[in-house]
Amino acid sequence: MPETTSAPLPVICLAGPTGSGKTAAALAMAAALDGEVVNADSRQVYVDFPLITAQPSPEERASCPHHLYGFLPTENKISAGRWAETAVDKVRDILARGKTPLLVGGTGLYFQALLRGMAEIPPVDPQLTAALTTRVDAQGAPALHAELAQADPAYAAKIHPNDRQRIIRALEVCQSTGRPFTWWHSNAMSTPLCVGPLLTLDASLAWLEPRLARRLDLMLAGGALDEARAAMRCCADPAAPGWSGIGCAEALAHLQGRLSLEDCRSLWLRNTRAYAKRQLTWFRARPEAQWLPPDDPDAVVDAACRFWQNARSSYNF
RNA sequence: GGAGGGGUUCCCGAGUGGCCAAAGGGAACAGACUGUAAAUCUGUCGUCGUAAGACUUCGGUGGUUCAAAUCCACCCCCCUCCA
Repeated sequence: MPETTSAPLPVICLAGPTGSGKTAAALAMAAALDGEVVNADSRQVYVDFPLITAQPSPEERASCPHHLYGFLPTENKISAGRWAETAVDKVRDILARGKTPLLVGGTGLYFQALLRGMAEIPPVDPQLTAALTTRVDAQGAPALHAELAQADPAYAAKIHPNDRQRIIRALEVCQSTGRPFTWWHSNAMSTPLCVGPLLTLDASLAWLEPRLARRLDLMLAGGALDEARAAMRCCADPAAPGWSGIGCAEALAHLQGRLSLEDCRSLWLRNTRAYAKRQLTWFRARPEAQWLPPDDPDAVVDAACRFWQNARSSYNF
C-alpha cells in the first residue's frame, strides 16, 4: 500500500465550471508566478479528444509547460486516486525546478483527492467489479443495495438503492478487503497530498450560456466532428472510458446519421450546460472554495500571489 | 370540395365518463457525492398554502350527465389522401 508520509506540497488550485475561463486565468497565473499547469480534469487527459474536451490549444500550451493533458488512449481508464498520484509527482518535479505548480481543471473529486486525501483501500480485482456489474444488470441495483445493507449498513443508509455505481464500489471493497467500506473512510485516510487555495471561478449559468454556445460553434467549426470520426478509428467502442465526455456521443450520433447536425448541436449544448450546473453544485458545497469573478484574471493572479508568498516562507522551499 | 387523422400541463407523449392536477420521458430548479466523477444517483416540478385543503387547466364555445381531458353539436387550427 502506497504510504505518503511526506508533508503536503504547496500548490495553487483553479477550479470552476466548464467554460468559465480557467485556461486564460491559468496562463495569467503562470506568467505572474513562473508557473506550470497541471491538468485536473478527468476528460482532458484523453489524446483523442483535444478539441471536444476543450484542452488548451497548442498555442496556449506553448506559453508555459502543461502537464497531464491528452496523454491517455480512449480505451484506458483513470481514477481519481491514480490521477492524484501522478499529479503529485508532477507537482514535486515542478517545485524541484523552482516553479509554481498550478492545478487547473473542473473535476471536483480530483481536487478533493489531492487536498484532502483518500482512503487507502487496496486495489480491487477487476474481475470482482465485472462480476458485480453483471449482477446489478441482472438483478437490479436495489437487490445489491440490500446486500450492502448487511455488509456496511452505515454506507447503505447514505446512498440510494438505485445508485449502481456506488453500490458496486462499496460492495467490491467490502468483499475484497473483508472490511466495511466506511471502515476505510474512518480508519485509513491518507494525509493530504497537497495544500493550497481552491480558487473557484464564480460563473453563473446565465453568464456561461452564451459562452458555451459560442465555444461549441467554434469546436464544430474547428473540426470536432472530424475528431470524433478519427477517434472512432482508434477506439471503436463507444462504451470506452474516453468516449464518455460530453459531445463525444452526440458527435458520434450525428456521424452515424442518428441525429441531425442541428439536434446534435442543441443536445450537446444542453448536456454541457447541465454538466456546468452539476459542477457548480459540487463547488458550492466546498467550504474551502474561494470564489472569484470569472472574467477577471487579475483577481485570480492576486489571490494566487497572496497565497504563494506565504507558502514560500512557511513551507520554506 | 370530399375522405381520414390530430390538437393534453415548458417540450415530446399516454390517457376515451368518476380511482386525473392528469402515466412516462425530456427540460428546468434544488441536492448528494472518498479510486468510472464530463460519471452515478436523489428530490421538486399548474397556482396559493408549512399542512389539511382551496382554486384554475387538457384548441374554442355551448350542451348531455350527480360527474367530462374523455360523450354530443357547432366553430377554429394542423397533417395525410382523393378531387
